[in-house]
Amino acid sequence: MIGIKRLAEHLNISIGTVSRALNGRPDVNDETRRRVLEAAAELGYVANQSGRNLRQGNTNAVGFMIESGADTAGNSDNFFLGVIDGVQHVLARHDLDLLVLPCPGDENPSQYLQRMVSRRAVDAMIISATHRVDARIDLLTKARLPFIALGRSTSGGNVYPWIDLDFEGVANRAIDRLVAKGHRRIAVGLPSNDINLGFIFLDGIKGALKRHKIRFDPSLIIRAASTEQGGYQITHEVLAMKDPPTALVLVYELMAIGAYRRLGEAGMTPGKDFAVIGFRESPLAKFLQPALTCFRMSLRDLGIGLGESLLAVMPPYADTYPQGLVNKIWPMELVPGESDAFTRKG
Amino acid sequence: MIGIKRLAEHLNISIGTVSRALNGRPDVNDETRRRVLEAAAELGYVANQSGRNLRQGNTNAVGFMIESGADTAGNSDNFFLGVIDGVQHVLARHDLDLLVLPCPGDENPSQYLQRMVSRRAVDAMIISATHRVDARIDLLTKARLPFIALGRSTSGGNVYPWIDLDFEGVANRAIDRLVAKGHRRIAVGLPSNDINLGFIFLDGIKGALKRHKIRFDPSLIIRAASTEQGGYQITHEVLAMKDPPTALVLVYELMAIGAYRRLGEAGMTPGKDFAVIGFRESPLAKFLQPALTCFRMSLRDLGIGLGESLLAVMPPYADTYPQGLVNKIWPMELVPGESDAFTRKG
DNA sequence: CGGTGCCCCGAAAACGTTTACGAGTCAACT
DNA sequence: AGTTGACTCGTAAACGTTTTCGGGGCACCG
Repeated sequence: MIGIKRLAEHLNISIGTVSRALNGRPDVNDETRRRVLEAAAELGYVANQSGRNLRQGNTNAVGFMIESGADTAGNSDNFFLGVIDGVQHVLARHDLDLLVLPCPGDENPSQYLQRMVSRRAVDAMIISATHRVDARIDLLTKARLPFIALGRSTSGGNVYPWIDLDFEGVANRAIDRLVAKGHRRIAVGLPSNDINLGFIFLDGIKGALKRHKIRFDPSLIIRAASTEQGGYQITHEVLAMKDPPTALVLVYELMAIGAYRRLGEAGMTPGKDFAVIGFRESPLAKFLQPALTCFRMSLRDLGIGLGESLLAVMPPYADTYPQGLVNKIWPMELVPGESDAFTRKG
Repeated sequence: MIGIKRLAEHLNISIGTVSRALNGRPDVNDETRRRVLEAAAELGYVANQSGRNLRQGNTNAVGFMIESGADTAGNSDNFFLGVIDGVQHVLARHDLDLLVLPCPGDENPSQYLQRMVSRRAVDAMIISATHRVDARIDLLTKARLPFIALGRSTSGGNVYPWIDLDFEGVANRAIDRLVAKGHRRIAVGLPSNDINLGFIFLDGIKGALKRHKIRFDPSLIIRAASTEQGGYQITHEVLAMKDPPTALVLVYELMAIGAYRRLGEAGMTPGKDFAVIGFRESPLAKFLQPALTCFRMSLRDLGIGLGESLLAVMPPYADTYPQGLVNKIWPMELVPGESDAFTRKG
């Protein structure tokens, strides 16, 4: 309620001096600064963000765009909450606030982003769930707004700042593991939309198969919604094949839950009659019986990485953060379970 | 990049007229308005939010505070994403944007909220996961910021605007169902923190037991984290009792997953040797085997209700929304499953 | 005693927008 | 013809802050 004006006249000081005192400028007497800070705390003064934004043209806030259409998430626990926690941990060091901008399910993501960007409500953006071609990347580069993407894309000539999970590594280790156990026909469950991780993951699979000199069979690639339902459906299709595979690799842990369910209905046990490897370890995946073989990472650390990489491309902070963080493949650690214990006799 | 000034001189018109034309004021010629809108679209003009905020003292945005410390969520799917979708649907009708404000796990929620409020970054707030005594409610009323809470609280004299789930109804129907099947010793799993829904749910349980003339046994009330792990632990304690109950009611669906797991380890089957009733139906709960008896609601509708009730207490919109929505118990629909099919011989 | 430099502060402009006020035009009515 | 009113628009103030500029002290040095 109280502004810098009232604070100034309460102290019999000009507003300029008050502003300088509050912002830690050097050219103000120590005693004066002490009085100002004391009075500010006493009267509960806090700077009006709009006035500050208008004057200095920035907002001290960064946006994190997510999509509130829940289906696209595909994560069993609150993936974003974990990541956000890490991002905030970094931003807090510089008094930057994080605003989550949820794109409504019925709105075009690029248009929504455009609106948010042109409103100048944030100094930088984090976008996630990048698609194979993603207009948001061109939009942000054109607007010259610092940003970082969680996920690669073919847009922007792949020269924009991003961090992405190690889908190739996961695909390779999953295939290696299955091949070592004698599997040759391995199905892969991918998301049905054009989110880029599906393509990257598939490339990783193809590379691994070629390395093992196994012919790639496109009919073993099955796409479905990145949900339990999707995993159920994928498994259903797999089991109905004339020449069914003996193993299944899934790119979302939610899919694994559906897969377990469908296998159970068929009287099969994961890791006994059929091998399943999931993607990300999550509290829920941990409760699958038998334990799901999957891959682990720290959501919070990922958030910290995102935050630091973002700061590295924001002019006011760029010098304190190494530029090397701007592009990064985020490693994931294998968590061996029982779901792929099945050794194919062959 | 382009401001109203440039737009005005490009049209040889005063900036006042441009502003009036853009804001739909009546005192501007139709032809002039057409030209302004056309030029604005062509040059990609969009109002600087900071300038507008500063002038008219509001932000055309409402905040939704959540806690990014993931543990408190207790929901298996992305609960908030569903609710947010509904809220946005309502707000969009009035050109209001929604900002999600995630309180960092290591920061005091009230202090965080205080910061956000005094920055005047939002015109109104939605808070969730209210605690039994919740300083945020007093804070918001004192700041005279319109708000609505998802959840009741004893703070604020219970005269603040809220919407809350029908925990009493759920508790009563759960107990009714179990008693009708002959159960007399019924355990209840509650969250271990002081989130208010735990207390309300417990009151509902007590009332229902009294109605059935069953003595309330405090040792059957078990508190744990609102996670799968918590449900596992609760079930573990229940099974270890000297005089174990025959049924368990849980206030989070995530707990049910842990309960199933622990029962399985004990060689027991839900709905056969032991009755389990969960709380909210979710995509994941649907995949439990046997089907979990739980309660259903539409997250999106809840969000719509929240949004409308919020608008009802925001001065600029209060007239278009009925005041009756301001306090509301949100109904939930019973979804019968097999997890409580077990009829106790008694 | 004049010049120089430093420390601290006040005055005022500027950010982009909205809006109160008044003025100009023109038609219509008395 | 004078008055009224409707319609349209330009002028300028205001929102709260930051920041540039310059000036008044004061000490120090020549």
